[in-house]
Amino acid sequence: MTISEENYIKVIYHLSLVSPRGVNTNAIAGMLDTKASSVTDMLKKLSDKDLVSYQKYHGVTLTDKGLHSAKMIVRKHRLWEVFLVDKLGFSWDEVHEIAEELEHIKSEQLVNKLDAFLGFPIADPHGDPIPNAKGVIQKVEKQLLSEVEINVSFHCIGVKDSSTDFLKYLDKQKIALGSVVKVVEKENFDDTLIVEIDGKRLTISNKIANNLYVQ
Amino acid sequence: MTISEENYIKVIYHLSLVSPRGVNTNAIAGMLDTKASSVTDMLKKLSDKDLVSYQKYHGVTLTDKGLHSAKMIVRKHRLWEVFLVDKLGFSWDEVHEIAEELEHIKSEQLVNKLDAFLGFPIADPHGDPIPNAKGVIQKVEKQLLSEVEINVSFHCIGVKDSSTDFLKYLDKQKIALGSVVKVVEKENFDDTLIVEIDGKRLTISNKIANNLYVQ
DNA sequence: AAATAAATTTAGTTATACCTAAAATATTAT
DNA sequence: ATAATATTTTAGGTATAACTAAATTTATTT
Repeated sequence: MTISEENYIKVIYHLSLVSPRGVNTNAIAGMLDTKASSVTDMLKKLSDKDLVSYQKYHGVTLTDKGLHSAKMIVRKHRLWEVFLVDKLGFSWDEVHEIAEELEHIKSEQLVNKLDAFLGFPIADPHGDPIPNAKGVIQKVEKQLLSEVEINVSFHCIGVKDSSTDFLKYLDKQKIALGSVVKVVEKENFDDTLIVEIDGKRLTISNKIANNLYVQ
Repeated sequence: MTISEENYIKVIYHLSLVSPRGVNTNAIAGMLDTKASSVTDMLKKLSDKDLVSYQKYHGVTLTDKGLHSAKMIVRKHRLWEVFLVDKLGFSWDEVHEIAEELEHIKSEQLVNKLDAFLGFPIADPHGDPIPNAKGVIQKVEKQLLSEVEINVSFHCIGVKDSSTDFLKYLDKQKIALGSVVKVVEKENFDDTLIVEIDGKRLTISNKIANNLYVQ
């Protein structure tokens, strides 16, 4: 697989999680910042390689082979993110772009040795699960902070939207994976929350609470 | 720079060390397993980008800009090799191919953080020097085992030819970087050596001794 | 059910990095 | 010095992965 093919497979995988009945050409084009016609070209190629099943005008789904490839790419991406944060000291808003390159390094031996070196982590720095060598993904029990009961303590385990702005906001507020969070008060008018994070009181908007996963 | 351009720059750099007056088109083609005509195409492109100075029919040399780029690629290659051996437990004959891919990962921050994580090594697992962030290469004092005085102890610090066969031979004989070597006897007829390596006696051919650097 | 709009595909073009075959230049041998 | 040989470049062509513009198919209105 070329890097380009891998990027398509990865995007189709992520979009499949939202629309499992078939992924649109335009949706793929949007994610890859390319044109619909380019996507059509590539879908034919991926179909010829039996990585996707493609019906003209009706979108694509991954084949078993394609699904496995996708999981291996996601596995690599997330393991490298763990490496960058845990071993090299990057912050979690800096690692995505670099992992986008590292995920295309081919050696299977490398991935598995990296996995062992990192202690077989089950989630990346954003809290997203890491498929194991066979492609099995451990489900992580999680709730959005906006939905949890009041006055109960939770651990921060991930983010929903991992945009740079949001991650930088979390950094600024010293909210990290593992932080202990408790909702102290909920404002019914605009759903603003008053929370205690690692002991400190903080007022956060509903939009923020709706992007933070806790356990 | 594309990956292909980087590979050309790297090869021109290595060939420059042997023929500093100008590198031949055919020599480059040989190293990259491509055709002379393809090399000519690329030399024009690299010349347009001011990475090489190229005169038709008379080969190329790197410009200052090209030389710096080359050193940064070599730096990345060798740092990743150290990572693969020291941190992930690869043996020194397995790492070259993987480092060929890793050397093209772009982030400068990544390289420098990796360098720090590895403790600013000055040589890779084959004993080749690692350029620092500014491109400065520390000269390593070294002699070939075939040329050293008899009954004096040395440390094995590198190899000249790093072909897989040779590295595997060294592995088999338990010769590694850091091994203590002493030439006990020299056969004048065929230059076969009887050596002591980490205390054990071993007979090695002149060809082997001619590929091992000691200090 | 036809008309309009949106999404998708086809057809034809471009740039990269490679190729072969032929032409041009440089080197070596006589 | 010229002929023979080796090296390098030019010219023209291929596959990949993108593009634009036009045509086709599907979905939505009226």
